[in-house]
Amino acid sequence: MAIKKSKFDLQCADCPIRHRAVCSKCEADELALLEDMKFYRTFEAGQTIAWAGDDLTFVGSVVRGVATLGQTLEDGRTQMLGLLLPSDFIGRPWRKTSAYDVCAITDVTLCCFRRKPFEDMLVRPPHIGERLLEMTMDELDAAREWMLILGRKTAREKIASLLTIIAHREQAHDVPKINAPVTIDLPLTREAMSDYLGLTLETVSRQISALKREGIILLEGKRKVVVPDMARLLAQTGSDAISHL
Amino acid sequence: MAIKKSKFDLQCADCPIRHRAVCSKCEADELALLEDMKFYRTFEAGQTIAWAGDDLTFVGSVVRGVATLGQTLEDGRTQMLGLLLPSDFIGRPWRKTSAYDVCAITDVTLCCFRRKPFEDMLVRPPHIGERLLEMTMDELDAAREWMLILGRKTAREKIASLLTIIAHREQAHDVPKINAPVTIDLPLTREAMSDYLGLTLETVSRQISALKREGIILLEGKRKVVVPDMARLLAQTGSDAISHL
DNA sequence: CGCGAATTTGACACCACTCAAAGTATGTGG
DNA sequence: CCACATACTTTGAGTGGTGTCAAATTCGCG
Repeated sequence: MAIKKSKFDLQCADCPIRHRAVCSKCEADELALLEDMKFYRTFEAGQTIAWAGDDLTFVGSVVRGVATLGQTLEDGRTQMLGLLLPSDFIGRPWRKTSAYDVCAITDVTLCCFRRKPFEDMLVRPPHIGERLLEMTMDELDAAREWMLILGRKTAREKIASLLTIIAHREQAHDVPKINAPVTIDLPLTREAMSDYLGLTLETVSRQISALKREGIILLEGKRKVVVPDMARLLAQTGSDAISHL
Repeated sequence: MAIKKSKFDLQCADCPIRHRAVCSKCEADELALLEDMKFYRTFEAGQTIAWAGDDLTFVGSVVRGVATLGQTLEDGRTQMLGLLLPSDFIGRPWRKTSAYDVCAITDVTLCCFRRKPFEDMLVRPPHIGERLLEMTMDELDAAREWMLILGRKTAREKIASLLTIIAHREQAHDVPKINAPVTIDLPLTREAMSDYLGLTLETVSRQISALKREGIILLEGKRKVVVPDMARLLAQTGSDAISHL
């Protein structure tokens, strides 16, 4: 029995999203744990729930209302990356900050869980599920980064972003020297790149030629790219930084 | 001790992706279970591992090589939706068919798990993790559907796709009559729609006006859309069907 | 060396963007 | 209740970026 109740308090059993939200498969014992760690928060239409990069001290479910997940390029172009309807989940376990702008577009009520106890519920064996969850969330972040590229970037920015992403994936375990020349081994044909970026292969070819003409990249054969100055390439991506660096 | 070994057999302890793949957090007992249900398969460069809609009798990890995840529109336009590198996971628990085209772009070795025993490892309590995994995978599917829209569809197709998606989300629990008139309550402004679809708000407005002129939709106020014949709207989406119907 | 595939380059068209202005709701204060 | 302000939407005119179609060139490999 709760000692104090705010006007938004609600027993899980009476919750309108009980059968669809993250708690929908929980049995009585788990539900009791959640009941203890939960609290409600409300936001007015138009309010920002979190900016990208902000600390997000909770995770939780949308109980009522609609919110959006979005990201903004340095010059102000924005792309919506998700629509959060009742029962959808907000936040990511084990990550302290929000990767996205979260905005309430109608009045919104959230059922929030304090991060730490919620995470503790996830780390019990079998660990395979825990790891699969983590990997799926990484995939989701990658897909959303990709959405921003597909929706809002120019052909040149798309090419620069792709080169940057591949460069950093290859160099993941090397010393991260941003001022040293970098060699990128392209595993993709021009056509595969065009498929990746939502362009035609001719446009891909033209943009690569243009970057070469301007000395931002050098080609060694068709499948190797040398970047003499990674900062100059980064300046062509349209983003201040690539998120998963 | 395994009774028979193929040339691809490998002890988990010696596996090159042991520390990054889905099994990376497993302890000895879980690893022993996986060892029992796993088998290796190889694919040559260029081979298709699965077409969208095919039965996929396993889930598993990429051990070696690079594969792509993609989808194709009815007229042949394609969009890549994911790049699968060593340690990445293929397939989705509890789903029998592949939602995407999976292609090997280099020679690929997969460590496959039989679906059923793998799923059984995921369904133990706490169920909150299980449900969160399921929801995250739904989000990932939605993000990838969105990627196809952003990367390869025209403005008109984007609008038609958005209306279709919202219509079916709203009617999720109603009778799925495809021939009856449908009313869609748009929760989004023109600007929000443009953010969603990677368009400008002017283009959104023009396309909606065009669809109205042609009688494919009717407007009731600015925020309500009536679709007299859903089949005609579907014909404008560029897809044979919207996947999550 | 010679073939086929991949890539580059060119010319042109068109879709979607930009800038601008007019029209339409919605709500506020007099 | 009306006048006005504000936000949203629609429409127009003109431009530019990217797609389309076509041809030339280079690369990779037997």
